Amino acid sequence: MRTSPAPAASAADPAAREPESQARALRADAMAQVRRSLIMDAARAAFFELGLDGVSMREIARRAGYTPGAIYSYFASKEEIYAALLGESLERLNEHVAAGADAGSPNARLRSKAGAFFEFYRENPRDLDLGFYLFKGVRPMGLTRELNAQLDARLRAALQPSEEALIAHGLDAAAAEAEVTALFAHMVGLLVLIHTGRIRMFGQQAQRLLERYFDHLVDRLPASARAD
Amino acid sequence: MRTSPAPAASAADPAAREPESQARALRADAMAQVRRSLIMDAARAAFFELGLDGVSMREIARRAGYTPGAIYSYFASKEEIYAALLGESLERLNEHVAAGADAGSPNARLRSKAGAFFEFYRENPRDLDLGFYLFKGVRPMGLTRELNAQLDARLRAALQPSEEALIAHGLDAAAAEAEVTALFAHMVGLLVLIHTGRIRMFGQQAQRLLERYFDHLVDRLPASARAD
Amino acid sequence: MRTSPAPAASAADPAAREPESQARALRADAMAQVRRSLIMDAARAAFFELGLDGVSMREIARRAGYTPGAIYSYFASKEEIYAALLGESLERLNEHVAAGADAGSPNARLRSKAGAFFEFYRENPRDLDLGFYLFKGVRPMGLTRELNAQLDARLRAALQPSEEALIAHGLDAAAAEAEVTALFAHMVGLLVLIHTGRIRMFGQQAQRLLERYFDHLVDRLPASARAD
Amino acid sequence: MRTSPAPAASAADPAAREPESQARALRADAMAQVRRSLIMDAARAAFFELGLDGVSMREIARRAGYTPGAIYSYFASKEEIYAALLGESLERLNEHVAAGADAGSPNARLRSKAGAFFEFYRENPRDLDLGFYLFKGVRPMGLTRELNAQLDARLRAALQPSEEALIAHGLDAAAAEAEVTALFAHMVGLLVLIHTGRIRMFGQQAQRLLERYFDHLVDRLPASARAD
DNA sequence: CATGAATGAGAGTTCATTCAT
DNA sequence: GATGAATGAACTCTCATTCAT
Repeated sequence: MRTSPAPAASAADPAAREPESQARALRADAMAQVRRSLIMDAARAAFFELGLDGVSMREIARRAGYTPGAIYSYFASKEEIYAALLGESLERLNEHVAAGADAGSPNARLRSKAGAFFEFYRENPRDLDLGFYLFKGVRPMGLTRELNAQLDARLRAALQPSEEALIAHGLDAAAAEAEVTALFAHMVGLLVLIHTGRIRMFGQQAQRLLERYFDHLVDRLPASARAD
Repeated sequence: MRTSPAPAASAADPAAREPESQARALRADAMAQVRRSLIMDAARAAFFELGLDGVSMREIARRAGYTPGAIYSYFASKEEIYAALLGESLERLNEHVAAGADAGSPNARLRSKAGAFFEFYRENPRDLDLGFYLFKGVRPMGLTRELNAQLDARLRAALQPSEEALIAHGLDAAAAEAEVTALFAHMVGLLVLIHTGRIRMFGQQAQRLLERYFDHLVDRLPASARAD
Repeated sequence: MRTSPAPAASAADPAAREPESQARALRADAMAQVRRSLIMDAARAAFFELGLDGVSMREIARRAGYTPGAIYSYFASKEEIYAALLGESLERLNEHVAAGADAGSPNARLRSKAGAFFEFYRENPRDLDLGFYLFKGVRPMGLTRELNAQLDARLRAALQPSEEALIAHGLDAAAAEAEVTALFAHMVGLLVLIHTGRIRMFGQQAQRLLERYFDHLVDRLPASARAD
Repeated sequence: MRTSPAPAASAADPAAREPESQARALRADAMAQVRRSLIMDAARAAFFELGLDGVSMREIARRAGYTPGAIYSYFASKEEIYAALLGESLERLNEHVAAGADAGSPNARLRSKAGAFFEFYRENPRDLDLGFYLFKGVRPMGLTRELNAQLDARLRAALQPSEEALIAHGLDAAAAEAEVTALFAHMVGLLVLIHTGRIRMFGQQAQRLLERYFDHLVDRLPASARAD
């Protein structure tokens, strides 16, 4: 996650240094990490309260107990803060998915794991905004390539359990990949409808629609595994 | 145009005004409409190039060959321009859907109509942005209630042919409503994945995924109508 | 009152013209006067509702059923409209004073005439604003000298009855002049305190203070006339 | 100054901070105060030259040698600048009143203290404008309630010596309150006449009128104290 | 590391006024 | 005389960012 001005290991010679100054550097690094976290806490709170557009560096700094300039010791730009927030959001997503019931039939596991994914974003619209914001435009240069790959990986990881459940259901790798992508798309679509208030337009409930999707999905899975 | 609320009726003559001045008024109105369109063209171009956040009234005015203040003779606010753009975008969407093959089996019609919907937004990502922007955020007051309802209606209209195809397929009204909502959600999800570049992540192609969705959908429709 | 572009008698040769065109010109002039009045009605209404700062030419034009540009056929500037409004306000003031009880002792007349003056501005704070606005700053060139003298005269006229009552009381011209000036100042001061809400600050009521002022004033008038 | 709400206490050390950083903070605060003053100087100068309506943030910034945005580090809004100017104006008023002769009979004291009040505003018309502007209009929310009360108090304070002189003259509290209000009103009225150029209209001099007012006032005070 | 100060660009919007038609 | 269109300058205020200290 840690991106630019944040000192990971001060760049050079990792080991060979006087142990004394090494210890000092480590402690400094640790403290920097802590402070970085505090800023992110402030940013997250501000963002959850005010939305992406409502947040300003001033506001983040204020909440973190810093002056605006100080933030730039930890993050190179506002976008970088957002990127960090997204990374952390994906972490929470993965934790939520991991907390979903593991045992049971592949069918049950699919529902619990994908359901957890869905639930996370249903309950935390701001996290969805964050994802959209950064995964898409990001004006000037966008995220660095590596960071982008990292975020991709975390997102994929959150869908991994669902994919595995599909494989356990008897699908081969390629079919499971296609199916999980479709599932992902379906959930994203439902989430967007929820958060833009457009689901009401159809007089439907997102949760029921998702259940129906699961039902149909399972219906077309190999018969052998369907007996759950 | 939007300045004096009524022509003040000059002096008296209640009904039969001189046809001359009537014609002049009509021509003036028409020209105002044209200018409004030119501003919208400028706004659309600016928006397609710079994205919603990148557009400023100044930029729109510049492109339209106006001073900033002049724009306000045609649109009361930036949001109103966006609303007009969205309205017009939905019109194009409806036209595109209408242009989709009408004849054939309900199955074929479903694919052509829903396919046209999908295609429109696949080919015009900015229109999708526009829809999201206005359908969601629209700060405190945003659009008037009527306008909002109008936009809703235009969106629904674009899905109407798909819904009718489902009914022709043998679904009752309620089932068709649920099914079209699910379809809409699925398409929205796929579109978001496309435009955020996340579909690649799964090594899938949106078009194929949509086809699959159609296949599965048709599989679960009443048998009687499936013989297409 | 009539100031700049308003055509009083079209500038030149008043009499010697073909009687036909003369009649036409007179009618045109009369209509212009009427329209001028309609605009002033609109301006007054707008100004009473929105205050001096809240009024715009657009608003006046809108209420008058005109486009902004049309106003400039009748008034050379916004300030000129204000000047006209003030002139007319002073006219209403004089009427109100004239309507005050005429008969009775000099003492009673003083109270009724000066009281009417006070009442007018107490009940119509906007007229007071108008007076202050124009009698003072008036940015660029201010009113023309003649107009200013005219307004002065109308204001003096509204105080004339009070001055006459003082003379009837036995004061000589110079003393009456001084006394009426003091009275005027006192009333203006009270009015300002009322309208800025500062009279409350002292827990006093303006009306009672004015009565007191009258009482003390009469106390120091020549004994011979005091027996009222 | 107005940026971070609290120094965030760096890390721990609850009470005894390093005196060094404390000193630095103090100096910074002092310098901020100085800069605030410089901005107020610029604002006052601009306002005295151009009048309240003629002043813009840009103009103030320009005169203070700042960019417009910088001003907002010191004042949250234009109104806040005005409020500060008024506060400071009232301070000068009080100083001027305080500088008026203190000793002597109640009569002499009344004349010197109220005279100082009058003189201040006679010599500084813009301060009168300032008072009118803020004490009245102050659009929707305007000043906070406390600030308003504060300004009220400062104004009252400037009249306090006059009120005390009246009490020393033998008036009871209620009578003194009424009398000082009337005096205040009278002075305000005279000041308005002076500054709108309307005193000339009557061929009178404000100073003489005020003297006369004092004479009459003293005439009606309790006899016991009149022997001065 | 953090501050405090400031920049500079820009945001949306308003308005009196002008002028060809 | 009136319109409709447009100008141009101004407005207050916000923000991410920079940088000397």
